[in-house]
Amino acid sequence: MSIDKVARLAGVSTATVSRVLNQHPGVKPETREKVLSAIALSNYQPNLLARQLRTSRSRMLLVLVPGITNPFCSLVVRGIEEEAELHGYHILLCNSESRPTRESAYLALLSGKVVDGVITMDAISCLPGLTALIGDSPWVQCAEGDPAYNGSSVTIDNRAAAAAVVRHLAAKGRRRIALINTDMRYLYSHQREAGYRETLEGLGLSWCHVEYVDEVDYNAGCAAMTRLLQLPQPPDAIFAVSDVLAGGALHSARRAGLTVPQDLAVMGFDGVPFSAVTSPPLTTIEQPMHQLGVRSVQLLLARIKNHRVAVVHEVLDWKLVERGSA
Amino acid sequence: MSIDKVARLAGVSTATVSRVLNQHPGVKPETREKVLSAIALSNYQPNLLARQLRTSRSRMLLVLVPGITNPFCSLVVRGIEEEAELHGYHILLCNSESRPTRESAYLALLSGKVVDGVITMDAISCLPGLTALIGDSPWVQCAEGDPAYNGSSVTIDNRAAAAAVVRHLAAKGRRRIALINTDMRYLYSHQREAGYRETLEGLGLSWCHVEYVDEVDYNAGCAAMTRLLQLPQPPDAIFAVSDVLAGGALHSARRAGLTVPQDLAVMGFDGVPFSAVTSPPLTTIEQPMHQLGVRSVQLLLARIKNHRVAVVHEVLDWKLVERGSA
DNA sequence: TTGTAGGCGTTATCAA
DNA sequence: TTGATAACGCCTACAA
Repeated sequence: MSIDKVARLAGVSTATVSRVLNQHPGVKPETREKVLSAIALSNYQPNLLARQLRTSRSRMLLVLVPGITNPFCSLVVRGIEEEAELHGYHILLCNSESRPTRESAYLALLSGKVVDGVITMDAISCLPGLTALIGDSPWVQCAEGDPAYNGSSVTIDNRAAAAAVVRHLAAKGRRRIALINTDMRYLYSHQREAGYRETLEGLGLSWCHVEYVDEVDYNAGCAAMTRLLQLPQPPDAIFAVSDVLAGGALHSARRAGLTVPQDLAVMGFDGVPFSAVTSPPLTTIEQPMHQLGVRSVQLLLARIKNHRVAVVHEVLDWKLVERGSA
Repeated sequence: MSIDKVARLAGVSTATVSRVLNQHPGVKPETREKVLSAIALSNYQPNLLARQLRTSRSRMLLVLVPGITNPFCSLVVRGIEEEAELHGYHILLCNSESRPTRESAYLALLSGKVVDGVITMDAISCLPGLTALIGDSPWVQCAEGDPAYNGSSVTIDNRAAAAAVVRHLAAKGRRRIALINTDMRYLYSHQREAGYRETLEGLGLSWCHVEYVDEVDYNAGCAAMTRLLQLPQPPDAIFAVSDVLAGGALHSARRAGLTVPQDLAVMGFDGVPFSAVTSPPLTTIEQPMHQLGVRSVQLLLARIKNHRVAVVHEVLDWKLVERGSA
């Protein structure tokens, strides 16, 4: 069912049908009706590919996510979807698993005009080829803003938030605050660690230990905690750069016979709604996940609509939320 | 950069460039080289929209998922992605949140030729309009196979698996086995409940209680368990239709002072890798999530390639995995 | 082995 | 207010 079959059926030209389809003004109500009923009659569905080709706009956004199972990511994605839907855009979600081959396969859709722009949540810094693939297509880095690249970004101030965590723990009397961090491919890892280290120093706390993990999941948190407990002088507080990691750490600590928060304070980072991930309550930095998604879309659309709009690095607020364990 | 600019640059015709692009045989190696270097030189990126329009195949698959945060879903999606990638297909993931408006928005891409087929993981039965939108486009129902519709399906035998759960619990000496089920919009809810009820009856166990939840998450499991514990005669075993629910139930039970599995046996369903969701080990039905995804894609592609291939309802094996709590 | 030209289904520019 | 018609960028008979 193409547009000219409908045109024939309605006894008008394709141009008129198109005008009705796109609600262009200047169509006599009467013919409009004719067309509309012809459409209904023929069960016509416009071919979006053709439309997109012609208008060179697909109204689709590519979203590259490192891991769909990470609740932080899925919450951001929800924000993205909602805002996109609001503007009549569709989402092409790519769960890259940080695999460059898959990412580049999806990015080909960018240069191939299948999508109008891209939002990445991955650590772009360690994927050298990809930025070339993106070129100067509309691009927003979400929750990971590296000003070295020509994508806009929306993040929180990781450094300040990490500092707040350390200060909060120190204020509770903690003296040996350990950091559980992800490997350093992410920019936020650097930033949070910087905040951690400089605040420790500023407070005159000399005990300092960073334990790295290479997966961001519950198990990794467990394992990291176990290693920390074997230190000659174990920590009396944990700051994990993700709630899932913190959950795992909590688990291990309890298994080892520690009482939380008496023996050990544990703080996370993300603000993922809690019970879905791990049962015990946990004090954490709450990132505005939904808003991260929403703003990403807004920035991206602005750039899509007007390429000459400036690249902007937006910083959203975070909140330290006390959920009763640190 | 269109194909004819490249052609001009290489001093050949567009047809030749196209042939090189698509690795068609019968191009002199020499001209092939010319074209290749012209492509490299001009930084040419084929316009996929145009190609898709011309070949009327987009190599994109739509995947409708009720909730991206559900680990069962994300694991199936991983299988889907992997198999799709293997065949050079891309995934358009729609997190419907069971919202019909969003689903229909995405399904418009089907009739609009933007995707070649669709895999649904949602309860299609309660979304009347949608099946009309799908029409007779290639369609596979994943983990939810309703033969009333013209989509192929790949599932497990929910009834038999539920029966196995009940028999397993009964064999351990449990006499008051409660079922925590989701609301009945899903076909699998019906099937699992049927298996539960008929096995109870077959075994001559008269105690029978179904507790319904309307969300499939940890909290819902907690709440359901709490309600169950208030029964005049509380259960001595729980069968939850999802691992997340079981995790929540376990949590509530422990909070209420019960020891698992001495006081209460708990069984889940799904086989979601465990630690990511909830800490205690749990006996469960393991669904072949990855395989569910893989087979869905295979069935779908078969149908895309040849529309006259029969609709098939495939049933995969499940496994009862004992993880030490029931 | 290569080139010419028509068409995929739209939208948009002109004329009428 | 409407209708021809030329693109959009590609693939593919068919012809050379």
